[in-house]
Amino acid sequence: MRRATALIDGNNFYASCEQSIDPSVAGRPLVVLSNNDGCIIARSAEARALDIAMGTPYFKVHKKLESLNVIVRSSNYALYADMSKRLMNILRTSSEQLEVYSIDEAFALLKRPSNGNLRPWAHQLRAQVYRSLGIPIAIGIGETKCQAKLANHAAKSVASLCGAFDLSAETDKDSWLEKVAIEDVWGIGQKLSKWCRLHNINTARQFRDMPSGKILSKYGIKGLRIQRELLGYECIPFTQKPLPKKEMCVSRSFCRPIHQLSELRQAVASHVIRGGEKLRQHSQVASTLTVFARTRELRPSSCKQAVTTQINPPSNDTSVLLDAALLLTEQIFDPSYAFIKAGVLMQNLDTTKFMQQQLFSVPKTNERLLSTIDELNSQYGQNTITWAASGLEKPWEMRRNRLSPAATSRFKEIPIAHA
DNA sequence: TCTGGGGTCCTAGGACCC
DNA sequence: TCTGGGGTCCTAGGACCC
Repeated sequence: MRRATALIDGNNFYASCEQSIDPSVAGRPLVVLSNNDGCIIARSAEARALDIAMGTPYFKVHKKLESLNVIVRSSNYALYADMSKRLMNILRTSSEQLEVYSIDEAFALLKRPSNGNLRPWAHQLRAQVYRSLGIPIAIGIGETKCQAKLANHAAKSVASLCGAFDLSAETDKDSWLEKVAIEDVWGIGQKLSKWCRLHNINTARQFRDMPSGKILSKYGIKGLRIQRELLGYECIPFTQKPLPKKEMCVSRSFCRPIHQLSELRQAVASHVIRGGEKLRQHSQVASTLTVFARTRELRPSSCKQAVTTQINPPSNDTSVLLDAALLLTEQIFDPSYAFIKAGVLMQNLDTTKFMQQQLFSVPKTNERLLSTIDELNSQYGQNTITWAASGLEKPWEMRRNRLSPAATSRFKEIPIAHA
């Protein structure tokens, strides 16, 4: 039995989520902004048609959007994460194995039916997801992940394919690869695609057929893998269970520059609290903690932009992490500068299962307290219960002026339908 | 007069992804 | 006035070891 790899993703995922929970904006041009309402990170199909570019700073196009009657939303990660969970659950039941690759996409391992035709499966799955979540998806099928990515690209950009495309079933693969610009090949970014263009390599097919030695010397093993994958040899393995993380980071820009230590402490504390939560979710502990902060003005190199400390024994206990982080915050603060962003970085992560036990010290971690806090927050929404160090008002917190309700994950915010 | 070869580990920085 | 946030992998170079 031949196997196939599919790449399935949500079309304009964030924008589609917003349209799915609010019928009044369905079918209308809509954009979603990044954190702090900074720039455009998702556009509905209708907004794309209006030629609104991805990544544009909001303040630059805000007038234009208004005049074009475009709906604008702040990013609502509580909503997107919940929709993602639902999407992945459906995909899991429709594939042999599933690798969740990002919030809106997953690779699926499939058995090819005896007649080789996976199209009915793909169209049935698209219909099912749309019926359940109101979100359109695209499905690309190939022999390797790279091929599945390319097929997915075609499924989205060629209207007659209706959102699903099986590259392996094509007799003339070359003509499809020829249509894919080098910039659109998975793993080839700005730098490499520029180099390729300079060497007259303009399409996926040309990249696949170029001398591998040239790729190896320019881009190393990573480039070679892409080429082999395009040829149909699996080089990027399918991994069902994500490897444990090596580091985690929580950082945010402020809605306005900060001048006071008390505010910087609150911000760092908020990030540490979220960081601890993430560590516990993944059953990991950190042994290195870094606090970093960016100032509006450039600081001389003698000023520290980041300070690091060791957590010994490694921990995911918020109280332990907070103690360490707040000390570091004092070291990084300087009243003569305005701070515009702060964050915490947790590194040298370890799985709690393999944690070294301390011989002489009694562990301070109060696991029951922490898991109760986590449970309450997961059930009633983030920060239902938290540490006072993060502050109550948080006047520095990022802008989210156009936030939609947490319609699928908070009882209070469930949409109400009027008859 | 002359100064090896091979290895590991760590870190910083680059490139890429979503 | 105003331009996001969170990751991974790879490579090169330095420090160190025998």
